[in-house]
Amino acid sequence: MFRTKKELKEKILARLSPEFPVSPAELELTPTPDQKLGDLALSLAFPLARKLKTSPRVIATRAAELLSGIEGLERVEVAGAGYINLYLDRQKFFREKYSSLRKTGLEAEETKIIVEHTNINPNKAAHVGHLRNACLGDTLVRCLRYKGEKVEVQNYIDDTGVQVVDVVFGLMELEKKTLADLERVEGRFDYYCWDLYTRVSRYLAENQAAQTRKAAILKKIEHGESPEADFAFQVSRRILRAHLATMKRLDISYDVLPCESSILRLKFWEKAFARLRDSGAIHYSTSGETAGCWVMPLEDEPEREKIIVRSDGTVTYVGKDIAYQLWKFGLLGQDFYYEPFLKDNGRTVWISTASPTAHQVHFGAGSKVYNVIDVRQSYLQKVVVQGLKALGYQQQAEKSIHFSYEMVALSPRSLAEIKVDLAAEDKDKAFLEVSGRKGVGIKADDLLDRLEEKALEEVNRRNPDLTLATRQQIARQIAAAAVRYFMLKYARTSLLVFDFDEALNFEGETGPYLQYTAVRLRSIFRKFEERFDRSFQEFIAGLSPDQVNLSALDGDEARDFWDLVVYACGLDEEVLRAIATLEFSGLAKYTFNLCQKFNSYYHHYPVLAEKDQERQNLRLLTIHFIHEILCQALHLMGIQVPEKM
RNA sequence: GCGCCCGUAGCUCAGUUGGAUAGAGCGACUGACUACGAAUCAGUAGGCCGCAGGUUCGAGCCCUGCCGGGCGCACCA
Repeated sequence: MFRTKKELKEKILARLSPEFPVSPAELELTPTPDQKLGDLALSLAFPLARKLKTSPRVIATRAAELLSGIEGLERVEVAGAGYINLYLDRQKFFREKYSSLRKTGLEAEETKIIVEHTNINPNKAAHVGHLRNACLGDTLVRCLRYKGEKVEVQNYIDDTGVQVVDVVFGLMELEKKTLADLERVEGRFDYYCWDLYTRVSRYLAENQAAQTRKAAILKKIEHGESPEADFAFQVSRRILRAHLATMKRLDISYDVLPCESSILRLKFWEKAFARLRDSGAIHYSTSGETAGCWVMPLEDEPEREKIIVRSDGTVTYVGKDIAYQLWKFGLLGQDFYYEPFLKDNGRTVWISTASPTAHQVHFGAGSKVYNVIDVRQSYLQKVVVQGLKALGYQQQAEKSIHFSYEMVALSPRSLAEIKVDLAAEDKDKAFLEVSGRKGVGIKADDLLDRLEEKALEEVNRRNPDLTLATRQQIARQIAAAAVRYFMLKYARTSLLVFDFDEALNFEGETGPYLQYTAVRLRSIFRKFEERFDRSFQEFIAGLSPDQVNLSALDGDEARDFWDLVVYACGLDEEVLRAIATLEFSGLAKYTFNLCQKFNSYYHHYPVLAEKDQERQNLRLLTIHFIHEILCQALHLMGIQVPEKM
């Protein structure tokens, strides 16, 4: 019996290759359009027909003969113009899959993978655009870990950048606040800064003279001078805590928070610069527009050169990013120092510092790096990769993956709800891209609050007997599931136009629908225990699939059972596809379809009311099987299953 | 100007790296709660897959051109 599709492929290849010129790459096992046509199909007769100048039908017939008798296959048939359809041995297949529940047939390929995501400027509240980033990033992390990879999650904190500078400018120059005043700001600090940041952006646009002061603040923050740097530190740390709290609502966490301030103080850039200069990756420009700058020629546009160091000697964003990417691969020959920032479920989240600490922890030095950043940064990400190549790190360049995704925009209806003043040029657009600077955006916590509120109403109505704390807990889980599924259901390359009505929906293709399916399943387990007065887990543990005879099922049930089981067994493949394509909408859709199939199944086939013992056992085994797989799929998407809902 | 992305049912979107009859959800219309939970299920209607060529046994998917929309191409980050 083969354990995985890969094993089956190998067996097929072994049978066919003596007679037919087939390569492993050409051999594709696809699902059939209908169960009547078998479980898996090979279409290799068509390309072979061209090569061998024979009819596909003749090739398929001979191939089917060669394939007969493979263990685990019941029969092989030729259909249509030349499809080879494989029928699995259902009893053996189910037995094999059931006994290997919770064991994936997948294996790690890297020594350590770094996934960087979230990366919100610590100067304002998180919004829906950031949620898309964090949900995609966290799901990637979960999929990689499911596959068996060792993953380190990094959340880069630009605590000395211009966005923080803007807020510091606002606090010092517009609000005239002291550091002590800052402590006394009431309410949500990230919300306060959200409004302030918008005001500052507008003010700076209208008062060019203020740029001088802003530039001075930037310099002081970069050099760690008081009190500006203290303001920046206060603001960024407080907002960072707010961001982490927001992400925790979605069950998203991090291993380490590398800070821009540490990179500056530890002079990561100076090291990277020396390397880039000495290797000739960048050179000093003496003529033209870039005179006085250190520049890097671009691979595909040799006539253009990207400025890495400005003529005033300061380094650009890309330059710093190259240094940071080198650190991620352990190529800088230097690490940060670290200290604990907070505890999350007993696990420490570390933050970088520039001064030595007593903690012996190390991060970075991955063999593969995923940077989750929206599509607008594609060009700059390409330049960063080119920097690695120019330094001779070909392999690392190939393993620097820009996980890009489209932006989040707001529908006109959503815009109307948040009551933001729109610029004249933005008024007539079909949608508007979220922008922290313009204050155009749905704050993540506002969205979650509204979802929780709505979920709580529903829970109150359905489960009034539960304690308030329990009902609130359930509402939180439902709200998180709604957001997470919403962020995954759309392809990453398509622009997500946020609409409240869709995001607040709990019916149909939504996170709560998935949870509901799992909750009802567990409800059957619970009812089983009440009705038969025995532990479901013990009962299941004592039930072996070997004892169960699938022929106890009649035609319709056999068909529906099989359809469900085969589909459920596609999870591993779905996860691999998600990782390979960095696309999770398929995983989301797969899980949703699994739920639909399952809801339909148990609607048709009552479990506890079934009188025939053998059939009941088989149904119990089936729903237990599906439940296990469903829970794994939900876990991959970061969706929790409430007790009741 | 150059580069990247999107265009599929009234709306929002899937479509498994070229496979058999293009699928979901929402909305609309019919039915099903004295039932292992109706946040559910069963069903009906709804399609020049932006347009035009090409590649081949086969194209929503690949190539070319065009149309429409978005985003990049800073001594900003």
